[in-house]
Amino acid sequence: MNFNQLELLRFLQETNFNLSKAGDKLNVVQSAASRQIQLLEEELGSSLLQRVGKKLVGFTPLGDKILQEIEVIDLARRNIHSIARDYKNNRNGTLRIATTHSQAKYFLPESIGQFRVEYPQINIYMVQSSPDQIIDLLHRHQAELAICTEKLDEDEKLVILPCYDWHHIAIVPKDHPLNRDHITLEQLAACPLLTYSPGFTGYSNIEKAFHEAGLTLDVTLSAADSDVIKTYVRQGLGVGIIASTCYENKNDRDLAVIDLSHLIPKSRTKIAFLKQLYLPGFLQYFIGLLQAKNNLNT
Amino acid sequence: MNFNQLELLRFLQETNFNLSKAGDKLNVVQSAASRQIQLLEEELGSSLLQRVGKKLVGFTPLGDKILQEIEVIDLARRNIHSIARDYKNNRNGTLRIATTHSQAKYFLPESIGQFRVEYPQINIYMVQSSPDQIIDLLHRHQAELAICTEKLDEDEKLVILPCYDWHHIAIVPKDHPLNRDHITLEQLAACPLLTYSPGFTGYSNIEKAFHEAGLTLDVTLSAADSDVIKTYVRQGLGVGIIASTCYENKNDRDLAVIDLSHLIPKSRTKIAFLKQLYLPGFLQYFIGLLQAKNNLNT
DNA sequence: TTGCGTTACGACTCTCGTAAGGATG
DNA sequence: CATCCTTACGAGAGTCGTAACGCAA
Repeated sequence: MNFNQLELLRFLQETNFNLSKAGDKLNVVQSAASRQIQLLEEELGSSLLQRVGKKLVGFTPLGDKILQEIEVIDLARRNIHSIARDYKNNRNGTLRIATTHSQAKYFLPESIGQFRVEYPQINIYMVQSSPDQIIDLLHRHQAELAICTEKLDEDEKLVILPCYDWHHIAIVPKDHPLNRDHITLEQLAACPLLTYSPGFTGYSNIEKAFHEAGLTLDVTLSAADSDVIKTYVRQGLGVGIIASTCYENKNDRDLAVIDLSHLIPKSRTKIAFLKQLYLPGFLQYFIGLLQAKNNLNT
Repeated sequence: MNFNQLELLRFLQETNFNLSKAGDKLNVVQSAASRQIQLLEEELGSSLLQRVGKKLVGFTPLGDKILQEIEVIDLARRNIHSIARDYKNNRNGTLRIATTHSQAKYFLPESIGQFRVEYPQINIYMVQSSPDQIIDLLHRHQAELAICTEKLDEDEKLVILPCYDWHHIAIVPKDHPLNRDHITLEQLAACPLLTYSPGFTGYSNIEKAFHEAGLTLDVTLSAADSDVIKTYVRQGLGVGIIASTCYENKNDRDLAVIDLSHLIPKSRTKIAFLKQLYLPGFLQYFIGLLQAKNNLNT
């Protein structure tokens, strides 16, 4: 048994059990991959892969169980390299942040700016994705850190830290009739609404508020990011509901802000990473920066 | 990086950083071991071992951190083999039980008898040891299961299950003046006492009972096992305090039993194993047997 | 001198890549 | 006939063991 054999199994799963592609990922040709799988199966005395004819179609139950252990090994191995790099006090490295447009554009820039002052040589990758996929990116080691509002709960393989709380606002053109204080949910529901797609940036809280008030949430236009919503609000399509953090004083002066904190429950954006992941110094520092900005009043 | 290099680090620790002996454990000569260590250090870019001259004397802080990850990898690798063996439904395998004399002789025989009926081909090793060492045996993969009364608490790497509760009894020759019902701790303390060595079989509870009553526990003779204690009680050296489970009706009829359950708190014997350890079918079965015998009334 | 770690070098094992073969849709 | 996996075989990389060396108790 060696690391490559185990990694091959991981790659097989990722490639839908295509031996050529899995081999590619390991930088070996198909035949080499084939033999390594055979050797491993021989060593363990049972087949790990379901075959239909010669084609590989999935894991056997045994293979499935073993894959779980392989993932433990894989993470530990990554950690070893990570620890070694950290101890060399190399201030270079890679920070991959899986997050949504909203966070990437409105919340993170300040923290990342501060971070670059301290660690100018770290390569930062913003991996933008939908909240569903963000968690998957962590599990698949495509990102070290996830910053996200929705879908970040009850994953026992993740550490989840609160980051900051915020509430929703409505945005309308200045001359819109809704532009005044203390509106009600009914008044809001009567307007054509523009907001986030389900699963994004506190959508579930908007839905919950409407549902509990016995109203139907009828969204005229939904989008994954606030900028798209703003654009259509400017075109007069209706009332936009976005995160308060996504309103920019300097650029959005033409839009009026209507507070909705009394209508829609606050949302909490969280930080997540794999529980067993070794956190290099720079990562701990970055997490510290994010949390320092918090306004949590639990 | 490969498994042997990582294992070598583990072996170095076990051999007090003697490269020849560590190499032996891997079945390679010293020079090969030396080179593999160098290759690993080169790959990671830092030294993992403290050297005085050429002699290895310990890990660097980096090496120490990495060793923790290596232990994760090591266990996962054992699990892979263990899972594979389990799935072949090979009813052979090895069950190593780390326990004390008391458990091995008086509690376990029945369970092991039942176990052998179901799994006649499993090799059972009883690894007898002091409670301190028993836990160490688990960590060092010298035993899968520990059965023990003392010292089994608050180890976050262990799963600890209650097994059974029992209380202490006093044993005396039939004609001993203490041989009657409802004795007090003071009466007991006035006699020469023979009981377990500190750390064995509920000793801490005996100590606690005496201490709370303001009495000094003055042990005339202490031993690690009940049989030694019985022997000296028979010679008239004094009053023996042993676990109730260690009194055998058929062999110990010459000794009178004095109940102490009102004087000394009950003791709980527990089962322990490594948290991340894969439990093959036979091991789960054996644990089930042990727990089926329980008399727990929490 | 013995014990321990490192270095040098030839032998061997293991794994790879090329290429050919067989199965499947 | 294109795709995918397996098998055969020679080339090359990697690891090992022997042996010689350096160093310290």
